[in-house]
Amino acid sequence: MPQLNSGGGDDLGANDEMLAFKDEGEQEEKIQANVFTEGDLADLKSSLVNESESTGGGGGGEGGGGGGGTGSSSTTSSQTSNAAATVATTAVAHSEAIRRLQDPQRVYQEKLPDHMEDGLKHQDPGMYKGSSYSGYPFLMLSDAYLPNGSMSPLSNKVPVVQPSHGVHPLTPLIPYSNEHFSHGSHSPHLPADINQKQGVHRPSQTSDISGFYSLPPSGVGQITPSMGWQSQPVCPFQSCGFRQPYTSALTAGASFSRITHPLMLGSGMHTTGIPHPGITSPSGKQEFDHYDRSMKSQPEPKREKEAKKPTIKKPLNAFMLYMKEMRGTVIAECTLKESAAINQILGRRWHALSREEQAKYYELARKERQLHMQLYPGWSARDNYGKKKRRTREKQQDSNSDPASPKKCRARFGLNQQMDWCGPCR
DNA sequence: AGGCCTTTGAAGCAG
DNA sequence: CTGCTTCAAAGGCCT
Repeated sequence: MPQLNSGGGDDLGANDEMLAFKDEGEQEEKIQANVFTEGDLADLKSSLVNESESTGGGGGGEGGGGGGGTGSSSTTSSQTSNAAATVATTAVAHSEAIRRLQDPQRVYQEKLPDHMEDGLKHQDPGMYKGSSYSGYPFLMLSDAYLPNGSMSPLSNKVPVVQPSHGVHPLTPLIPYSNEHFSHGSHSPHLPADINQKQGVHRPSQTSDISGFYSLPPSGVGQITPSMGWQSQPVCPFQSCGFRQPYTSALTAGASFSRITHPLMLGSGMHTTGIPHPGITSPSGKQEFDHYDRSMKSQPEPKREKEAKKPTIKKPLNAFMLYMKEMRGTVIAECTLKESAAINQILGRRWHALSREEQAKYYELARKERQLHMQLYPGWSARDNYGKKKRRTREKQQDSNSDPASPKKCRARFGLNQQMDWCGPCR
């Protein structure tokens, strides 16, 4: 993948990742060869997946990289086929983003009045909505996207993977933005069933906007969950119904080019006043509820606020970004809700992705890490060690000793509680 | 209420 | 350097 050839100027740790990706890709080829031949995977769910993928892809049809009739990787093809249309439909938004991008100062000037007036005035709603990562400054990405989709020579030398299937190249926007649409009820332009019609069903993710998109009572806190950005037309394509036009990140990046360490702002607030998605309460729960209360002018006692030190979460890796984006699609296609089962499907799809498709997520993940490093220079993954109570190793071994327990079987295949065993596990 | 399950990848740590 | 462990997201399930 030519655009991944970051060896040149990227000094922010691309090399090791590229190696990893290369290895991954090599493995992937092998996996792709047999991913669809695994008899164990020819269970009910996988057949369901294959079915849904082959029919729901919106013109897909290449059948999963040589997977033949049983291929389940039409995700790639559908995504790819969606790309052109997505580009077309988001062209307006892109041009707007670019325009703003070229004049960040004006954007900044425009923005505040926009919010203060009302939320419906957002011709560029993605500016905030998009992302929980609005908190991210997007420092080096702003000029990465040109009208022709090519890289700007000034774009920090980071090879940006093109959004070939309508995915925002800087995923923060996507994975964190999709949840916005779960608040369909808030959006006058987004009928509650639109997601389902488009094959994207996001049940009960309403609370999730919280963490990643929670907006502060200050700064741009004027943006309420019902504000205009949620009225942004949803991408009409099945696999990206929740995606946002590039505008959000780009403009955000263009507008907020200064970083203040969020910790200096108290409780995870970025300079923009937007809490970083990775910042959560000590409880581990992302604090949308908390924030929501604040939005309702019911501030918590200061003591309590002070007592809650923000937890900076790890940046998402490539697969996590992919999961966040595709979860809704899988849920819709497979009518599954259990994350364990969904994640298994997503894991398989991940391996079925082409190198190019995966490369996009690796690239996005790399950017995430870069931003995370810039935002939290002193942060270490070790900081969060022990904050989650995880099963003991001993326990894990026990479970491994019984890989086909009914419980695991149910989780794996999303079976009902009544079904103790499924075929492949029997 | 909170841990488990399940996935992949990144990071930290011990040897 | 290698291998192991933990965490990141998600939401139903389970204790």
